Amino acid sequence: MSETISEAPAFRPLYVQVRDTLLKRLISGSWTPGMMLPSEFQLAKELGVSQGTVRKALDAMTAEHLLLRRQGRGTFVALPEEGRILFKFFRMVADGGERLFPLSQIVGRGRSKASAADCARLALPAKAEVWWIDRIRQLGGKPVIFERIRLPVSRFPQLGDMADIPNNVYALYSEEFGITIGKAEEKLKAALVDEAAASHLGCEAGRPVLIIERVAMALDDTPIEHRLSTCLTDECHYQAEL
Amino acid sequence: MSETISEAPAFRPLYVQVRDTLLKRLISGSWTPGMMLPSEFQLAKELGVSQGTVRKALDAMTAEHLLLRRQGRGTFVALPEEGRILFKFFRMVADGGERLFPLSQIVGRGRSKASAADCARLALPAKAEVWWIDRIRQLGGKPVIFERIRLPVSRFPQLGDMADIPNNVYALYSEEFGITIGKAEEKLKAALVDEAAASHLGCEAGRPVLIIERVAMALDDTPIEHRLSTCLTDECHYQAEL
DNA sequence: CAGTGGTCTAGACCACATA
DNA sequence: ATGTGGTCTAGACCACTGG
Repeated sequence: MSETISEAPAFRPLYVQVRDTLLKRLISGSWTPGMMLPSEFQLAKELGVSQGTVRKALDAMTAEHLLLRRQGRGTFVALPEEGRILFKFFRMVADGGERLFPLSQIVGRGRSKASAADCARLALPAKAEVWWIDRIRQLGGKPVIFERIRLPVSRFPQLGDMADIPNNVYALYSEEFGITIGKAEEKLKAALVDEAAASHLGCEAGRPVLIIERVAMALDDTPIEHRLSTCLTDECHYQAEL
Repeated sequence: MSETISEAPAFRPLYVQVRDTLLKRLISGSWTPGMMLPSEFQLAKELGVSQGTVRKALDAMTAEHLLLRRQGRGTFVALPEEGRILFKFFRMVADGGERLFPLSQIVGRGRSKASAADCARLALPAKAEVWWIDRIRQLGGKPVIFERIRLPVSRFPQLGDMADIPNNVYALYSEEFGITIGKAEEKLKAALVDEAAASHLGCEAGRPVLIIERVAMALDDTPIEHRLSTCLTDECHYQAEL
């Protein structure tokens, strides 16, 4: 009879190990966005595996939008601006179907003690501090989204010194703080607009709004950003494919 | 200078052709849900390609949840009941995090002339007819969703004869009408509950609700079902990963 | 042209399920 | 023990890009 020790699965395919190795280079920043990777053959030689195995790892990472491969050119670390990748993180669309990138206007910033809920969502110790950023976003020329972003001060130490916050904050996280957002989770509810949002969006009280709560994760799955968006959906909608 | 004729890409990799061949068998119904496919080697021999090429086609279809592969057992046509596949088509989740399959109660059925909007959404000719089904769905013991489904009569000729409609309509489409839903598109808005939904959900007027409009497509991308869901989101939410 | 990724093949061996 | 899918390799050739 074999031992009844509860063993870990413990079988990790080679290409998964290769993927992890390459992912570490992205996380550590030794490969930075836009950079071209060594060719499949070079990586295979360096890691002591076959080219097919490297390819399988690269293909998996490409499917996650971490890399970008172009036949004849090479394999590149994905940029946070890369058009369709930002689709991934912005699902509000004008009813007409136009794909617009919403402009933002910062209406408030600050630093405060994280609430218990924030600590839980961002996996922070008690008494941690967070930056908060309030902004309004426009879709069809009208302000339709009011959102409040919270970021752990520990991860973004110099954020308070920055004169202004760009429209594309994920590019900011990447370029200024070396943090790449890999995925996010969103929860949607309908509610009546609250006072703060109503005043910023210039709408009357009692309007129904779409509330989107997002937690965005870094490549190593650490929660990085919490974002609460309040959206007027008269002329736009949240679009999903399944 | 070369000609400026806009040429079709025209290069179709072998594994894409294999995928198309296999997909046709699913669409035509010669392979039915739950059925085990021939092994990779048998398919390779039959189609005159290598096993690796067949594998690539099967992997692609598995990624689309059309097939299910289990090591040591075989490759199977996905069943519409297959737990996680229905995740794909049901994103409303109780706030606690419990994954529940919502019970349904039919509150009305009928046949009527399709509106112009219905014809557009379902790609039907003018004056086409549709079945409509109204039902209420429960999540935490409480009715939280009122939905109206519209289906083209031309695709579901005998639907009127059926005594009742099961909870899982996608299984019904598959088993009784040979139509497999492959994907869907959803658009979400917030609104105030209308009279019909309020009376069915037993809530007061003026409540904010999440409106989900879905168009579901068959394997060949033909639109099959239009569904308008009205959801109370006090104790549940719509969940998305990106 | 050389260098890159993309496809395809053939074969070996491993992990898993079932009988 | 057998048959399935899963991994890994090695090598050939195709398609695309840029100098």
